This record gives sequence, C-alpha cells and structure tokens, in this order.
Amino acid sequence: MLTERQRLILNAIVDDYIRSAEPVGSRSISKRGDVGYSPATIRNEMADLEDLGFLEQPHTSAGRIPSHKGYRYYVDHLEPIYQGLPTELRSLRNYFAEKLNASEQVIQHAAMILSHITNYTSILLGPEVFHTSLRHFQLLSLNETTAVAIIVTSTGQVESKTVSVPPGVSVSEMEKVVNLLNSKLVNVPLYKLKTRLYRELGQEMERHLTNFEEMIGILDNIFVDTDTDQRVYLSGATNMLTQPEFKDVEKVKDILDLLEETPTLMKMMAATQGSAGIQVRIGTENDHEAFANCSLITATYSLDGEALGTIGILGPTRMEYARVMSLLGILSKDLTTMLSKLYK
Amino acid sequence: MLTERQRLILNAIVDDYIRSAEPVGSRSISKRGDVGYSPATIRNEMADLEDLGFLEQPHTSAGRIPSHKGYRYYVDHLEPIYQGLPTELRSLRNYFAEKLNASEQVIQHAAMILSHITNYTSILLGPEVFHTSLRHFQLLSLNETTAVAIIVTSTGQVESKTVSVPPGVSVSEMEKVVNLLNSKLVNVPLYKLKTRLYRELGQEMERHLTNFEEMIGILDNIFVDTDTDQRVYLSGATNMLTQPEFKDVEKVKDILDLLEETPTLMKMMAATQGSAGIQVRIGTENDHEAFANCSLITATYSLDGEALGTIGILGPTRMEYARVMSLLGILSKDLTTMLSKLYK
DNA sequence: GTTAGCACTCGACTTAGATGAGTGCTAACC
DNA sequence: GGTTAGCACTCATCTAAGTCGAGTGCTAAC
Repeated sequence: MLTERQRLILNAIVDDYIRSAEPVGSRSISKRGDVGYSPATIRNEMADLEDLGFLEQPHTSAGRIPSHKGYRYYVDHLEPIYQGLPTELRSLRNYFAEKLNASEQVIQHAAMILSHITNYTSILLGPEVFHTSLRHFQLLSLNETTAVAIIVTSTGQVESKTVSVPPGVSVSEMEKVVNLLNSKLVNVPLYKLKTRLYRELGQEMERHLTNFEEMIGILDNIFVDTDTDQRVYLSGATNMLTQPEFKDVEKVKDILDLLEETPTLMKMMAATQGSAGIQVRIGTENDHEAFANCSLITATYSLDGEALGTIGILGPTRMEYARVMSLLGILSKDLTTMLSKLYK
Repeated sequence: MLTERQRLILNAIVDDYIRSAEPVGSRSISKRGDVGYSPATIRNEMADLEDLGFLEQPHTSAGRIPSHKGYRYYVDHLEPIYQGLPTELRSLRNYFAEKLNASEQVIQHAAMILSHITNYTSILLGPEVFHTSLRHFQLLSLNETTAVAIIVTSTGQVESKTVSVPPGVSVSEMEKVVNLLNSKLVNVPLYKLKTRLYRELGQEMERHLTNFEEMIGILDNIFVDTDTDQRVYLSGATNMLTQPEFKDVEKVKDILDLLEETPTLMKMMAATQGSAGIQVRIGTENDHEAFANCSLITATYSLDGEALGTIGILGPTRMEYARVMSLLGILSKDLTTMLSKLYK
C-alpha cells in the first residue's frame, strides 16, 4: 500500500512528533540522518501521505502531524525493540520477585512504579475473581445483628462483606451453613457459586435449618456480586498534566474525570481482555469521547492459559508506542511466569 | 480588635470573593444591601484592614482579596448556618441508614457523594484499626509454600495478607498457633497485639512447636503493620480543576500529585484527629507547599468516645467555609450516632 | 526522478493604544 | 468628627496592527 520511502518518511514524522509534540516540517526530516532526501522530495511525499489520510496539517503553513490512521500504521508496522532487559524494568521485576504474593498493596505499588518509569498513567486490572474458585468460606458474628462473611479464593484473594443478621438466626445455624458450604462448594469457580448453592444445597439446607428463608437471604446478600468483582488500580493520573497537548485544563478535566470512574475504567480494560498479546487502542478506538486524544496500550497476564488480569498504560495519542509496548510485553510475560510458579 | 463595621466589611469581602473569585472593589460592597456606606467610606476601612493584615491587594489598582489571616478571622467568627437539614445531605444520610455496615465500597461511595454535593475534593480516613481489637484470626494454606492470614477486628474490618511458608512448617503446627492466638488474644487491641504475642505467648509457643523460629517469622510478617494500617478514600480530585484559581495546569499539578500519595494524605488527615469538632486548616497551615492555596476542613467521627475516622473536604482557600463546615458537622454526628447504634 | 529557488500562507509573538475598574487623596458636607 | 463626592492616577486586560519565521506548493532546472 505504501512505498518503502513513504513508510520511512511516515515513521520519521511519527517519531519526531512523539518526541517534540510539534508539527513536523520537511526540512527537519531531511536533516535527520535516516532519510536521505531533500526537503522538496519529502514535501512531495508528505502531500501524498496527506492525501492518503496518514498525515494531517493543523493549518496551511504548518508542518504535518500523524492522523489516527497514521498512528495505526506506525504501530502495526513497529519493529520490536529492547532485545535485552531494559534497566528501567529491573526495579519492577525485582519487586515482584521479592513479594510474589499479589496482595493489594503490591499491585498498587506496581502501578506506581509503572507510571513512574513510563511517565504515563498506569491502569492495572487486578486478578479476576471470575475464574478463580472458592478456597474457604467463613461467617463470623460480630454482635446479635451483624456478621462478617469472608471468602478466600484459590489465588489467595480475600473478599469480605458485612451483613446484618435477622433476629431468630442462631450462631449454631450459621455454623451449620458454613460447614455445609465448605464441605460441598470448595473448588467451585466463583461464578458458578450462586447457581450451585441453590441447585445442589437448597434441599439439604431446608432439611437442616429452622430459619431457611432468612439464611438464604443472608447468603444472597453475600454472593450478590462475587461473580463480577474485580479491582482496578490507577497510578500517575497526573502525568497527563505534563503532556503539552493537555496544557489546557479544559482538555484534561474530562480525561481525569473518566479516570476517577472505576466502573468505566474496568469496562474499558476488560474489553481488551479477550484477545491475548499486546493491544493498542488509538484515539477514538477507545469508545469514550474524553479519550479521543489518548491511546491505551494493554497486555494481559494469565494463569494456566486463563486471562487473570490486565496491565494498561494510558497516554496521549502521541505516545512512545515502541517503548511502552515492549515494557508491557516483558512485564506481562514475567507476571505470567511468576504466577504459574506460585500456584503450580 | 476589629470594629463592628470592619467586621461587617471584611465579612462582605470574603463572601463576595468566595462567590466570584475576583478581587472585590469598594463599589460592589457598597451596592450589596447589607453594608450601608458609600464606596469612599468602605475604601477607608479597606485600607485600614489591609494595614492590619486582613486583606491583600494583587496590584495597586485592583480590588482587595482576603489574606490567610482574613480567612482565619472569617472562619473563627462564622455563624452556624443550616438550622434545618439541608436537602443536599438527605441522599447521603439515607444511604448510610440503608447500609449501616461500613464496608469499603460504602465508604468509597460516600466519598463520591460528598465530593459531588460540595463540588470540592473529599478525603475520608477509614475507621482506624489502631483502637479496635482482635475478633478472630485465621491462617489458611493455599499450597505448600503459601498461606493467607486473615484478621477480623471487632468493628468487622477484615485485613488479609499473603505470606510464604518456609518448608518444614506443617499445617498442624499452623493450626496450633491459630488456636492459641484465638484463645488468648481475642479482644486485645491491635496495637498491643505484637507485644502481647511475644511477652505472653512466647514461652508457650516455644514449648508446643517444633519450628518455633520459622513460625515467629511468619507471624512477624503478618503483624508487621497492623498497628498503623488505615485507609484513605479520595473522591472528586478533579473538582480542583474547575476552580478558576487553578486554571493554570502548573498550579494544580502539585496538588493532584500530592493527592495521589496516600501516605501523605493519611498523615495530613491523621494530624487533625486529636482534637474533636470541626477543624479548619487554611493555606499554609497545611504543612505542604502544594496546599498553600488550599484549605482543608475536617471532622472526626467516633465510637465510644474514641476517634474512629475523619471526614475531610479540600478546596481552594476561597472555599465555602460556612456550608462545608455545617455539612461535615451534621455528617460526623450522624456517623457517630449510627456507629454507636450498630456496635452498642 | 530529484532538487533548488521563490512566492505565499498563516500562526505566534510584539508593540502601542484604548478601556475601565478601582484606588488614594482632598475638600466639602452634615 | 465622621461621611461622602469628586478627581487624578494606576494598571491589568483587551484589541489592532505590524513583524517574524517556519513551512508549504509550485515551477523550472539538473
């Protein structure tokens, strides 16, 4: 579709623009060592590239900037960099190796390090509960009317919920239910928990319990959203403010607002989770108007072939695709390896 | 110290400035109904107030804006508003009444509502673990090398931590320790947990366990920061961007950066926790340079007279002190009442 | 096919002038 | 003596005009 020379020039323009955030002129491309043509020749090719939709001109007498289509082409034809291990990743890798247990604070900290080394915003989607199974269930009464339910998953995540206990439900009854659940439902995937609970244990429970109805009410309350619970960790949102294209408060406001909405973030990250490898969504490819000038690069890490969580880096469309894609690639592989070692 | 007329004028200026974010001139004060003097008279008083340090002039021919001292005086002499229940608070109150159990999501949601109705940034410091006591302890092994420790407090908070188990420590040994802890340390305040553990159970554990050293290592790891663990919930950070004084990205950047640092936030909020009632820290009274143009209003809620957590609203120094102070006052009382009902 | 030259475009920056909100001071008024 | 009207003065903000320069498109020559 594009000639080799066009590809070369487009590449040079995107590279330059990523670095400078200013429209790129023909002369500056010519002066770089790697494109051995005069400004005039490059100008001709630039005009063609603009006709083809790969470049845009902010105004008549300015240089060119890449269009979304231009970025897309650039990303799709990117050559992998980082043969060796980048020194910047070393700290993060060490950190994970040290604390293999993926507790909340560890993930939050990882998000922080990631946003620091990239200077972009990092979004981590924590291990998905969906595909993990029940390891242990417990119900602890705090006083006559309140109890805490605790669910531990096979990957060591702990979810808890405070529930109110209707009068008439005794501690011994709760114990019965807990024992029943622990003996029958351990190793059942969380997303099947609710159906299995009703189908297989309904009758048994009805037989053993005097306050069947109330008990079911409590359990309902506990398991109501175990099948969708997932956590997002955000760090470096303010890095958006350092990008020259967002020096106007109006423009960042919407972006930061969206970043504060955890459910939206979750949906956005989850949308990429289906396909393996590194995903790049450029500008309007993200289905949010606020992100029309942002790109999101994501990678998924997994356990036993099942996608567990997602790592994402959000930056302006003019972001360092090559570097970030390599980083995420290495990191997601690292995580996958470590997790499989941990829960083999 | 100030004459009645000076107080009246200062009040009018602060009020106007809070509304408009523009320097206030003598004429506009005169035109408000409540100060019945001509611009000239007001100008004279304004000059005096500036000499006394209550007002400042951005430049020679501009109006006056309140100095930090001016805000301080205004706040200290503020008359309580909101005799009735403000309608804006109703939704929040209902929300709490519905879900008395103070789980994480509830607090996060409360922070969101609060930032929405105030249009400022809300910072909630979750129930402090420090003064709560141990309700239940549990250690669940996930595989040969990993286990999850779960601590439930008397207020129903659940803390968990993944720990690695050194080879040689058996499941039955862990059970022994768990039983020992549950029988001896229930109802001990968390901050005394570590010392009690070593002093009173050290010998007993040494007698019963074959891998005493390793076990101590694990427990150390679990309890290492139980005495300081507290959570902050932040919402509406982007509301800062809507304030005209922060329309320059440079100025907000530092503020938002600081808001992302949870430990700093925690320290800041915790600093106000000693004294009861509503605290107002104006400008440089917050010990962070980034907050030199911000004010923080906080209120503490408690259980049995012990401070449990803190609610805070952060805005520009030019913030609606009267309204926010009233809101927080009502809310903290509500929370205190509800908590005492819940855990009587 | 490539390059040099040149007229042209247009945003960004600079300067000068006009505008108006607001002050400080003086003198008159009650 | 406290209060107010009047007036000269200040200074940020806005506007218009002018300059600058980076960059283009086109043509003609290599």
